[in-house]
Amino acid sequence: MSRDRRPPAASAETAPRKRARATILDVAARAGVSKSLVSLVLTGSASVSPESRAAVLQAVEALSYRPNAMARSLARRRTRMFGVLVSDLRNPFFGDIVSGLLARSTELEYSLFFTTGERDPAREESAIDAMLEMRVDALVLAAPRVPEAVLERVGRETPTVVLNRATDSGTCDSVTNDDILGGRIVVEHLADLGHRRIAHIDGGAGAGAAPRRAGFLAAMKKAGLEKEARVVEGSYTEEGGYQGARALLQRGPRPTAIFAANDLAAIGVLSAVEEAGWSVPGDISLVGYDNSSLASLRHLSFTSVDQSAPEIGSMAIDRLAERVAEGRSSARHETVEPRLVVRSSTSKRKGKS
Amino acid sequence: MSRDRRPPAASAETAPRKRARATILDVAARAGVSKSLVSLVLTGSASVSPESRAAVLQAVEALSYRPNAMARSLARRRTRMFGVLVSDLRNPFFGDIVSGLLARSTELEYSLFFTTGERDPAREESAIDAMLEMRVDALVLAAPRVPEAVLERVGRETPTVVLNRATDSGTCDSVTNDDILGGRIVVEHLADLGHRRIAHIDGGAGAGAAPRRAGFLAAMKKAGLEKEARVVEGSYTEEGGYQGARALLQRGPRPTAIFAANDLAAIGVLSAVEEAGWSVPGDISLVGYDNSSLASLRHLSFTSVDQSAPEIGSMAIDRLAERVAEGRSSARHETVEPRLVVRSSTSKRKGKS
DNA sequence: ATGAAAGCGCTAACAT
DNA sequence: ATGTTAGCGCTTTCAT
Repeated sequence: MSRDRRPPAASAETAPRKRARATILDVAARAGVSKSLVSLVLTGSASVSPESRAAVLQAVEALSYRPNAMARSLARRRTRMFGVLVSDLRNPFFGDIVSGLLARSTELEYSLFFTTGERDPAREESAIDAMLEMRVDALVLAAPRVPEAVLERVGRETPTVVLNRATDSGTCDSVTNDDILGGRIVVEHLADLGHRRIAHIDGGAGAGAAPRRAGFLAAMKKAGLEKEARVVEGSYTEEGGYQGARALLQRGPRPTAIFAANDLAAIGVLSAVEEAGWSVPGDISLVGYDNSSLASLRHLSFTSVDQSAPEIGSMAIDRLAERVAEGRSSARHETVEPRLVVRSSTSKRKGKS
Repeated sequence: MSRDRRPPAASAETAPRKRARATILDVAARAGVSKSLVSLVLTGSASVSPESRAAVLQAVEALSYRPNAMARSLARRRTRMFGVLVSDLRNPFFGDIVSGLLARSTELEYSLFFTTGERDPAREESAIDAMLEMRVDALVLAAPRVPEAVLERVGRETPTVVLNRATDSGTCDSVTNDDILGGRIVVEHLADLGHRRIAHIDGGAGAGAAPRRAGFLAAMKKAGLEKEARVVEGSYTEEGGYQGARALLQRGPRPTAIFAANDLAAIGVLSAVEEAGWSVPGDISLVGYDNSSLASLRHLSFTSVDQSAPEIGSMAIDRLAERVAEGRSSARHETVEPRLVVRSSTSKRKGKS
């Protein structure tokens, strides 16, 4: 396939197992200079003669030298790495956050390493510890499940920004979607369409569920629909939405619109509604949250609140870069404005108008 | 919220910016022993007196000492870390692979660090380089998009296993789903249900698309359905499935069953089929691939081929652990058996039977 | 412009 | 059981 130039026998003789890697000393020797000079070339110092530079680069190439990041970081006492803990790799929403993180960190020339505790607090904590031992310059915790006390401790050790989890931490920064506003714009949209009996299937104890619910209720009140509002408990899962909707449709007056905790839950709602013999949006309008890739699938295509995940990611990197550079020590808690993406699951209320 | 015990003024005085971290020397001093003794305690050596051990642990606690992984790895010349490149963080399928990787690596006491190039070959390559500079002990590349030559080079530098990408690399191991078999079991299932005009919307140039298609065709031939087989080009996206199905339904005899390249494509097929006025599985049976969380959504619920992703992940770790421990140098290419998960998108062929 | 030398924080013989 | 002594591979003054 590829023309391989390894001498057939020699290779097995010369480098049977672990051919030792070239170090900066090997490069220096081959280029006939000192190792400091090599270091200068590699870090792009100006005061190096073109000849020396060429010789060094030549040697680097010949030995396929690869700098040892650990040694470098040890000497520099900076890794130029940020560690990122992602609570749930399976949720497409985090993919969007990661995009924002990567885009901004690339611009700032930081590299990112990801870990996950797979939604388990204990494993999340050890993942965080591992990153701290690696001496990452700063930490991003995306919707972490660890206790507040852990956040507090971690924030004291290294610059840390928490994403999509409400925290009044004195040591960590935070960037979250404005869930209260999110709940509000959903109500406004539905009210504009003439809906009055609007129900919310909430996210239970999930991150952001409480403010989302509060925003919903406040907006209903403001619209004079206080008495029409109904909230049932759910969760950020398909099952949660499904069960919530069933509960909703079984007793009490049927709502003409449902606001689900997130997109996954919205899909569950969809099933329950259709199972009950109603149609979306004909009988019931439906709104999700996250505007994940699910919401835009042709076959589903429902209205959803976009959290501006990439923006959350890039803001997070900015906060950390600030802390690293300026050493700011007071915590900053920021919020990003969500916006509604209207699709085909919401329509004007039918019936007596 | 949390009762904060920081002395109001002192903190700003004593530790304004970067309070230097305690090192092993600080611990040694405080415990009144040598640093080697501290090292012995920390690595859990047997030959340490209980008193010394207690004193050291005490000092560690008091100074909230955290070992420096870079220094340790530098000295040990081993990081006990594997690097993982995930091509696409948004595809739920990779979440399943990651679970397998984590479970097995935890057992073997390796830690994992993840990176992604977000489907961009150039960025993937630099992500790989970054991990190599970190001197990870080995590398997992999940469905990488980089050229073969890069795999070959990387495999020469460090133990590497490639996942879900066919490669005859002489330097990297690989673990892939048996796509040929996957294509076959789909045909067998559909043929059992009485289907004859079966179409496949393939994954274009995507990983595994070619063998999947080959398996499909071979099985059709074996079932004597060679002339009934139809293959149209698609891709591993909703759009690919949608366009493929439209093409399929516009010209030629309508198939009674469609095998989509993957789950996302299957969802696209679903839309196209319904748009054309047909129903699934009433008129057309549908099968996807990956058995991702999408396939099991109540509202979709379609038959799909399960790749056993967690098993792929755990096998990958085993291959690497072997290489690291035994220094095996010949490449091993393995395959995992997929299995069909039947849901409600496939049923007996209707009509003249 | 280049080199010598002193670390960075830790481990690992080798002594004792 | 514990301490001494070299490094690991690199950066960074400080000389020259």
